[in-house]
Amino acid sequence: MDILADLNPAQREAVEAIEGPVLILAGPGSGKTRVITHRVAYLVRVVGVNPRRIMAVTFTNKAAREMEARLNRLLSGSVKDLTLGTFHAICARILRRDGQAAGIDPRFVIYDDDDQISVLKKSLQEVGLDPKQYAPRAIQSAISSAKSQMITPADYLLHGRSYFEEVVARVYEQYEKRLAESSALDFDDLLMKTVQLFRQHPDVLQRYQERYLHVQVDEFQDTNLVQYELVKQIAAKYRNVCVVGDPDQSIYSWRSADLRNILNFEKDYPDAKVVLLEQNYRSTGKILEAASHVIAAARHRKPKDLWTENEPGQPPCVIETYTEQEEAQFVVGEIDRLVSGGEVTGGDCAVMYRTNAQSRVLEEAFIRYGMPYKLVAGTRFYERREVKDIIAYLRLVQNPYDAVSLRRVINVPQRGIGQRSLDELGQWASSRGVPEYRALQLIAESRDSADFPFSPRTVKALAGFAAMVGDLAERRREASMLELFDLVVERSGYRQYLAGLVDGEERWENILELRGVAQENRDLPPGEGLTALLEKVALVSDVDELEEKPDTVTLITLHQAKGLEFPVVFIVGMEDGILPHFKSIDDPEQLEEERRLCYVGITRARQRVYLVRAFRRHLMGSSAVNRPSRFLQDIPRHLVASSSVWEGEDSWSTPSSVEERKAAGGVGSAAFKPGDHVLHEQFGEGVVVSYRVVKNDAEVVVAFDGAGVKRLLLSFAKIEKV
DNA sequence: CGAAAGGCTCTTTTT
DNA sequence: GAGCCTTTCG
Repeated sequence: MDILADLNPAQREAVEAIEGPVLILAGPGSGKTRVITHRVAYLVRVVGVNPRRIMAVTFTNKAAREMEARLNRLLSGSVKDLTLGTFHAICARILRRDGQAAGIDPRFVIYDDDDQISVLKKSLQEVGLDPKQYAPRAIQSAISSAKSQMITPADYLLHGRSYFEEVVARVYEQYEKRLAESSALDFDDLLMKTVQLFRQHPDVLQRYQERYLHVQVDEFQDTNLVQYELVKQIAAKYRNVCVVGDPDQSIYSWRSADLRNILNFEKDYPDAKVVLLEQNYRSTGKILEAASHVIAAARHRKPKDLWTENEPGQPPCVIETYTEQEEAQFVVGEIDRLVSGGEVTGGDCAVMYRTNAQSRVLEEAFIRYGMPYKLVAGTRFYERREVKDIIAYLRLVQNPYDAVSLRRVINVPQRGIGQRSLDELGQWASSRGVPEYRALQLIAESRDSADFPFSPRTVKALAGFAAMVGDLAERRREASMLELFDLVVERSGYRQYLAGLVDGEERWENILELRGVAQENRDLPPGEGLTALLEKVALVSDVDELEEKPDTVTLITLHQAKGLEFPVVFIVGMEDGILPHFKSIDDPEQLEEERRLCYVGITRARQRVYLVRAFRRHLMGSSAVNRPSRFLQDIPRHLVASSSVWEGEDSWSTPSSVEERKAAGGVGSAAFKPGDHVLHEQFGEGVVVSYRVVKNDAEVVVAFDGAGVKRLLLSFAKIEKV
């Protein structure tokens, strides 16, 4: 099989450019996944590179799995030696192996968001601040952003400007202490500590540099500075680094993704070869055109011309409904119509939304209709209480110093250790400067209960818990994964505890399901299986769990939809305040990101797109009237089929508020309608794309025959109707 | 100490 | 509207 066959010239160029730095700018649907897998296959099969010497970073575990599957087909052989996975997973592996040099306990546990919050709350108290006054979430995000730029607490203290930043600096420092004490790393640590390890230990770095002859990174537009640094470090020796991305699809800046990475790439690697993939194989012509208009209206953007040989297809549909219930009803009804027309199956359809909260009404409609669906964030299996509890026990077995897990399960099932005792324990431990687990051990070892601020009964309970954890941790080294699992469930008393609960049976099922996941690691040596299980559990994402079911409609956030494609896509909540989200509307940068998000959504579609909005919608209890999304107005009218489900007539792009009607009146006869032909003294002839009232003026977007699409203010622009 | 009830806040996106 | 926290009572 010829690896280069069925690739277009640009794709082929991207695959064959194996020497030196390469930047592939790949528009949506341009065969990016093909290119990156074929590139690896080419390296192995044609160039003869040992898979061991290739690192391929993907954005999700799912993408990694898919790539592995494709490679298996292309190479009809083992690609096991390839380093393939997300940044986080790859870094966890590196730290587990080599982190000790930088003082990292190889038995570290990974703290997720919730764990972080609980450490932060505690840290806030410890530095004498009130968690109610300083939102732990805000501090978490500040710390995460700091870590993404490799800013340490000490740096932060130096550079802190505002009072809030000073607060963050103090909490950050304490937070780091607590993490260290628990032998825990948060998500950002996985990346940052790896970079630090490499900086402090050139010998370790060198081993990785020697090994990785080729480094490849997907979704490069969504990498942050640490990730960039990491790639730079590892690829420094051979400089065979290939990054693939699309600035127009950058939607994770809130997670510290930094578009400068793409821009700096050409600066850091002046000899970089740049390949543009502009032919779209995914969407029909009209969908692509509509999407292009949405993104073309972005303010800061390198223009890029996407084109396709696909059929023009059906125009995107813009639909208005009265409420979000009707919106959901429309979606379900329309899917039903398409499916019974034999055109598509339910599995071909996806419903995308800006916020998770929007999924509920949709779910209700699907349930009422009896139409099967899957909610991507809905499984959230690892977030169920009982599952988290057992994981907490397992984490303690891995690492008894994990204070968050200790606190979580010390009294589940109840052991008579209440809040008061826990507070005392915390204080006693920190007064002695020891981790809480160590404190428990000391309490257990001591004969004289008068040394502690606890009742004899509490002392007994605490000591009992410490003994149990200690015993289980002892077994880690020799017991198999499943033995360990069963031991935990028994010894903790969790099984009996569930047996006594009304919904105990259902929860027990979940434990068994978790046991099934653990079973996948049963062939690993003792200890390693547990480590692998915990790592997997910590680093899965919701999309990773997305499975293909032929008749089930996918309900998914726009963010999660990145990288996926569906024949039929519904984007709901096309309203100002939802998409773009109201939190982003005032900040031009964030607004641009919302636009890109919209673009990502539309470009997921192969055959059909529906852009749906509700006139009235419940938000936080009360009901609000929202205007149509401003992004709708960037799509030329002639490209869409629009209809209003609730009035029989569409009011799209007509001014809706009183002020606007007034303003529109003020502009008077100069008003333009989409579709009007106009003449501009400089740009020549064109067609009005949209007309929108802004403050005391109006903004007209015109597609000129020669000069392209321009955005003009009516008061300045010299245009007239022809 | 634990369960139940009431009151509070805040709502974006997630590896 | 929900989840989280606090309060209250047993």
